[in-house]
Parts: sequence; C-alpha cells; structure tokens
Amino acid sequence: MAATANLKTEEKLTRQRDAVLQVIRSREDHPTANEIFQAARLQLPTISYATVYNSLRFLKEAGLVHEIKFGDGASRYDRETDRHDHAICNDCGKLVDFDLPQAANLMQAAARKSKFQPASVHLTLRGVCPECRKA
Amino acid sequence: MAATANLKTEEKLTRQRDAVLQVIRSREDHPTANEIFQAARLQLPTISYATVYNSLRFLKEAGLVHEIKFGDGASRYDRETDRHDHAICNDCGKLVDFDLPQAANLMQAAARKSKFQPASVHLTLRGVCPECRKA
DNA sequence: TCCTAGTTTAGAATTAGTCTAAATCCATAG
DNA sequence: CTATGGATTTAGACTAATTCTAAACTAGGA
Repeated sequence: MAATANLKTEEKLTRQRDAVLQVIRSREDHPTANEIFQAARLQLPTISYATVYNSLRFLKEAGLVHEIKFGDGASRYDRETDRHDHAICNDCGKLVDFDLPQAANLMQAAARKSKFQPASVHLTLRGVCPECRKA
Repeated sequence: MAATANLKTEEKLTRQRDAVLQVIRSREDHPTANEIFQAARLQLPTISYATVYNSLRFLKEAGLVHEIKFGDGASRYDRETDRHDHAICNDCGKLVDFDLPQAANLMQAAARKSKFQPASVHLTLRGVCPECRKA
C-alpha cells in the first residue's frame, strides 16, 4: 500500500496508472512520456498514449512522481519527489540528479529579490558530463 | 555600432536580424518567438516565421540575446545576456529576472556533486508573483 | 441488475519549432 | 557597369510533443 499512501480516498490507482508508476519507479534514469508508453505497453498492450499522459498528470498531482521540463524536447519523469537539483550535459543532453542543500537555503533570498511568495527553488548546472569529457 | 560590437567580421546583422533584435531590446518582458514575429512584422511586413527563428539562433550564437526555456510552452527571449536567475509564477506564469550572486558561487559545489565540468548555473524560484498574491 | 461517474481508447487537433527548395540579396571580380 | 556565387529570406510542408474529443468501457452503489 506504500504506493497509495499519498492518495486521497477518492483517488484511484487504476491498472493503467499503476503500470505507469511502476515503469518510472523501476528506472534509474528519467524517461520521457514516449519511453514510458513503450515500456507500459509490454505489461498492458492496449494502453494508449493519451492514458499515459492522463496517468502522468494524475501521478504528478498525487505527488508520486516529479516532472522535469527543460524545453529541450520532451518532459522527463522522475521517481524522486523530494527537492533536488539537476545537471544537464551540453553535449549529449544527459540529465543527472543531485542535491545541493545550500540551494534550498537561497529560497528566502530569492524571494526577497523577486518579491515572489516562494514555493520551491531549484538549481540547474549546465556543463559537460564525465563521459563526454573523455570523448 | 554597439549592437554589432560582439559580431565577428564575417557575421552580418541583416535588416531582418536587426528588426528581431530591436523588438527584444525594446521590451521589458520576455517575448516568445511568435510575439517577436508579430512585432517584427509591423516594421518588416514580409518577414517570415522561419526568418524569426533563424535570426533568433543567429543572435543567440552571437551572444546578443538569451533564450529561456522552461518547457511551459514556447521559449522566451531575453535582452539580458549576463548570468541571472528567474522566478516563475505558479498561477499566471509570469517570468521575472533577478540576480542572486550567491547562486553563481554554488557552481563549484554543484560540479563536485554531479561530476560535471561546469559551464553555468542558474537558479529558478517557483512561487506566486505579487499581483497574484493580492488576487 | 441497472445507472452513473470516472476512465480509457484511438485518432484528430494543436502548438512550437525545423526543414526544404526556390527566390532574392548583395559584395565582389571582371 | 554587369555577372556571379554564397549567404539569406521566404512560404509552406513537415515533425514531435502534447492535448482534446467523443465513443466505448468499467466499477461501485442503489
């Protein structure tokens, strides 16, 4: 029941939604909607593209997955829902999670400068990943 | 000639490219390619969509404008090319620039954690803008 | 069992951006 | 002054990601 712990009683983790969730939880990387669709189809051959998107929206709103958008192509989905930061490789596009607690501490300073009521902060490093550095 | 100061001798700031640059420089906000196209057409009625995109790529590579991608719809373009951070309103999508020099100082720490060779860092605050907070 | 609300499905529609090929521009060589 | 060729512009076709639509399906309560 761990998977449903965050769900309100009226929310249902249907077969399709669970399949999408399991795909994301089973992967180390950050799959796109299309990659999730391909993988989910192995379990549930009739699942449709639209259902994958519907399920992703549902899971996101339930706080079970995290969406990462960088504008470079498709959104990616992350099983890690705690606050964290990202590094993106300028050469190959590889996306890596890491946590820099100091970044979280800058939220108040950022709120002061921008006059926004803060909700979250997120730091993005752009650079070259270890693999591309070698090549 | 300030506009062309950064251009290599073989690069040309054509009429179309200059029109696109002037649109971006004349605005306080961060227009999308489509908004730039609409505005540029007032000056240069035959300019095409593709030329706006070609010009934006050219200006970006020349370092005269900055592209901001958040995955929420279209890329936005910014006349501010120095390093800076952004706040995005979760309610209305408003995008605001600010500079938090402390964020730049986290580049080395982020590089260490991620093992990337760092190129740039950028902090994003999500929250509610002053206008939406009132409403 | 029947009803209804919510969910899933397939495919059409939309949106942002890129590609292509023909037309045009413009600097320079003759 | 004119011809030439490389770069640029144009219009529209194309692609990729995502959302929308409407019909079919499903599960739980009366």
